[in-house]
Amino acid sequence: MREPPVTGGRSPDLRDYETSNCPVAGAMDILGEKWTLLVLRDLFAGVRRFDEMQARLGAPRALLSKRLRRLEDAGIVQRVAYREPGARARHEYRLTDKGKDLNTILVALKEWGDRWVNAPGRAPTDLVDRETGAPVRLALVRGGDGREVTARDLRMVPGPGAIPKRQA
Amino acid sequence: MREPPVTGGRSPDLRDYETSNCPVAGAMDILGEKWTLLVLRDLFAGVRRFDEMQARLGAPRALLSKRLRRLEDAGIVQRVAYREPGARARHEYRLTDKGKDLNTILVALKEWGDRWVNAPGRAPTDLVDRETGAPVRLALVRGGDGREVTARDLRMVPGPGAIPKRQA
DNA sequence: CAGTATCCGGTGCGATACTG
DNA sequence: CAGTATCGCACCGGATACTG
Repeated sequence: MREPPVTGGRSPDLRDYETSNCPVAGAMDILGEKWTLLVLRDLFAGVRRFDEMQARLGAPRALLSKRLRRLEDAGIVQRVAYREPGARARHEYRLTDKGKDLNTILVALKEWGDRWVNAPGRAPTDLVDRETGAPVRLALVRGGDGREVTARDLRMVPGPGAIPKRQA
Repeated sequence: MREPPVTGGRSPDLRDYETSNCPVAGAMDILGEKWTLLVLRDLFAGVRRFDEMQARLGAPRALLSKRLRRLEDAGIVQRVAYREPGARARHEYRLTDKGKDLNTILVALKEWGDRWVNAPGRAPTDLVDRETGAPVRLALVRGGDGREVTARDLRMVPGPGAIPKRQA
């Protein structure tokens, strides 16, 4: 039996389910190491070579090497060999589809950082529509009609993979 | 002078700007320590008391204490004292507005984790509209008309706070 | 219940230096 | 240019115990 809810408990209550298969935990398991998300930020910004990345990040080379390998093992990044005419072989790092799909995470972090960390109105980058140049932002939209909803309209409910805790 | 772009360089190139004021780095500076985002996940799920959080996370108590203090110092979480009638005083942790605004980051992590980490179609939680019950997801929308755009339509350009690198 | 304090072995990080 | 090797130190994780 749980304590009486201090604040109006939702029902069904998410706290009655396991956290072992939490997707946030799964994501952070790969992305949560130091430097990793900054590596990805740079990859999204078009940085593809080891040294340039290292110079921008200021991270220890050994660490960067380790992170890139981890991302490669996770299928987020692909090491691609190439050779410019007359130059010696090199290789670069590229985002896979799985890696490109991290875009919204980066955008969410950027937007929050812009709102709460940096000086207001001083964002170092803007997201715009490639065609029109109109600003682009992240929003919660409702399936079906694609209408935008606010965070307050949002509700989390147990999904198909929810695992109830024993002794419910 | 930079190396000739291996892949078609955008222009203006984001790599010509400083990373010192990067909002992603700013956000990760606060959120990037181990356990922190999982603590926030639990707070969003309605967990407010220390011991319950500790039990769900499995994190060392000392660590959890440290993380909560850090979040409190950052203005993301607020320690609130309360007393149930006839019980002794306690206190709980609540998200501030700054904390609630982390919602999209958590949702982005969740969605990516659901797509790439867990078994397909087995998400432990679903996001739905509180009124209609329709599924809700994160999307990139264009300012003005609020139309959804794809990641491919997206472009990052230097913003008002961009700091050019010397020797451009 | 809600922490803080202490210890201790392991891991991760950062700085530097070296190699192909 | 693209890493690997090494080394001290800080921090983490886990256990245990103590305080209010």
